[in-house]
Amino acid sequence: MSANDRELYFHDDFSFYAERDLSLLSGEMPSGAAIGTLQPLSPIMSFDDYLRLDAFDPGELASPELVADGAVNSTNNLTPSTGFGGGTSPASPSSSVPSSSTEAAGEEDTSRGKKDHLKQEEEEMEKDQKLQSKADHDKSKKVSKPKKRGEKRRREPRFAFMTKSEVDHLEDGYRWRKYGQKAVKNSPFPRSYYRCTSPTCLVKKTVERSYQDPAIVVTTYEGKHTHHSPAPARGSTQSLASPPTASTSFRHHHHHYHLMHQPNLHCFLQSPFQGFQFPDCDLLQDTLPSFTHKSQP
DNA sequence: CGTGTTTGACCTGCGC
DNA sequence: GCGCAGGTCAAACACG
Repeated sequence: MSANDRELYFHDDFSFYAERDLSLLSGEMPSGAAIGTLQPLSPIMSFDDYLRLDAFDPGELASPELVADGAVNSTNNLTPSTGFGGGTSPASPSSSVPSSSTEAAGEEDTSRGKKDHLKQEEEEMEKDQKLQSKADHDKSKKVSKPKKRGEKRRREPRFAFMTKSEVDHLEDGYRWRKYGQKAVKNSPFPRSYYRCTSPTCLVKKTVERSYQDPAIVVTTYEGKHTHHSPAPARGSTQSLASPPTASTSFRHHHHHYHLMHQPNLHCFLQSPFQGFQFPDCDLLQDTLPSFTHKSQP
């Protein structure tokens, strides 16, 4: 198995891509693929943690080695009540990956990692400037150059996970607005681009199907939600206390699409979507270990 | 009417 | 510099 597989947390129906190489999904990923900035996913951080600003620190992300080695131990601490990590600090303090996970990704990818690191910084800077310029003069539109010459883009930390589903856009409790769709090279399936509808939230995600297994939906998140509660549905005043139909929707989808082969798949999903309520997840303890480290050596 | 989707054009980054 | 591919914009459209 390749080095990339170390960083893949895989279950038959639900997988996390914890690092930077999604080449498994679409064959040979072009070198310029932005997917290269995917961050490693600590096995004891929840999905929601990754989406929320206050709980997310890219610098605290476990290195791939730690992820691989620590997965077994960390999952032992999981309980259904605390969810998938419960937002606690991930991994061990020895996780000395200062800023970019790509640096810890391994020597064989050094140049690529550095490039991604740069790119990430650049795109974050650009994003900030974009926001400012947009607020200052919205008329600048896309034609304007929000970033100064010589300054490079910075990309938010990203991570992806795979879900076997017949629906492309999976409910995750947040509200998304689709802003684009593109055909992807080496894949017959288009990639859809979504943005969180919360005005202050810059989180984006892309959804695409694996061309190798069309049943698998690959969702890539970028950025952190700046709000705890999902964006309210239109005309409603939903709050954290009464979340939207996230769990309902999920369960709906699962019952209709996912549970065909995996009766307790929703428990796997409940782990990363820790903020949501899945009433019948008593199997979580039993299922989590297999979820967290079915990575190939 | 407000919100979300579709879709073609455009921008950006990167490799050659 | 050019071409390609990914990413984004925004007008038009659909829908409740």
